Amino acid sequence: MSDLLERLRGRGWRLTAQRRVVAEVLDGGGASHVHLTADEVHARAAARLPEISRATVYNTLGELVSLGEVIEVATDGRAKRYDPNAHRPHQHLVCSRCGAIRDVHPGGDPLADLPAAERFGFTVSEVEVTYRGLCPNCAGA
Amino acid sequence: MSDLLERLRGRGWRLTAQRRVVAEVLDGGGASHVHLTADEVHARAAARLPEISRATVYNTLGELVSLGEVIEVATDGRAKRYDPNAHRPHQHLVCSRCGAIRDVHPGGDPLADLPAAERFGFTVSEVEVTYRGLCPNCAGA
DNA sequence: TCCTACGATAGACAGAGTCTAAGTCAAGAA
DNA sequence: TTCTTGACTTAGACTCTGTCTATCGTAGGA
Ligand SMILES: [Mn+2]
Ligand SMILES: [Mn+2]
Ligand SMILES: [Zn+2]
Ligand SMILES: [Zn+2]
Repeated sequence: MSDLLERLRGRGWRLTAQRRVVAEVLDGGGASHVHLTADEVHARAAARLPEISRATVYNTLGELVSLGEVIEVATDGRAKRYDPNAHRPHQHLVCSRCGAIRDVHPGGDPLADLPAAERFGFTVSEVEVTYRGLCPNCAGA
Repeated sequence: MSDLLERLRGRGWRLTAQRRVVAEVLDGGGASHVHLTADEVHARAAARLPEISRATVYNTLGELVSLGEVIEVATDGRAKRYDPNAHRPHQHLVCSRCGAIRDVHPGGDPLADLPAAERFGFTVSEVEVTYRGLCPNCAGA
């Protein structure tokens, strides 16, 4: 995602300090297993650019999602999380107790598990799989 | 439905008009592909029992979920849906445009697709699969 | 019938996200 | 370089979903 800003400029984005900071927060360090909420993104962005507003963070995140640069993940009934790891398809493993999230890469094609007879005429294009359980910390004796 | 009320009574539930109406709304007609939001449940319940409160609907739904009689489904970032089809395991197929939901029963065991090396020490106990696409109505034209 | 603990109610409150009106500024034009 | 303008940002009001609390009511047992 390091050339993210390049791609965005190529898409006609006006490059503002706010957008740059949001992109940097999401891409920070290249750690691909980051799943921040909008408010967490806002907090980190505000550390670099104190006057940035919540609305701008939401707007920018929404644009990044539309552009396919970021994936929206709703694991629980709480705040959505924003996932910069949009270029390698993956699923999520979530701790039922503490909410920790890990990227996982299951084998097989989950779409293939849904026979035509179970598709009811839908044009199925996407599958989202969430594995739930206890993380080592929460399960630990 | 009468089964449900029986089971609830057996569990020590005090049988009030409000709880009865909520249970009837969820179980209404035995159509198992009902996925109502809390507010939809409230609206239908209020048609039979006008003074029923939102809080009671939320409380009752929460109790039914705890008892395993109803499943909470969060397909989008919007309101949770309450699924009375709790006794036959299934997954969901959701229309990306209109939000229509269908129950589906994929083959294979989705848990088996997650190799041990991808479990990161988690005790994985549950998988939730959401298929997305366009329903016949939304795809046509 | 009476008692009372459990349940229902209204409405305040909270979290997450959207929207609007007004001000600001990135970037192309001259 | 300066000008211009429409895209962008902002504060804060607003919506939607859900939770909580204080008070009132009643199901069901004695
Ligand atoms: Mn991820
Ligand atoms: Mn269902
Ligand atoms: Zn945990
Ligand atoms: Zn549809």
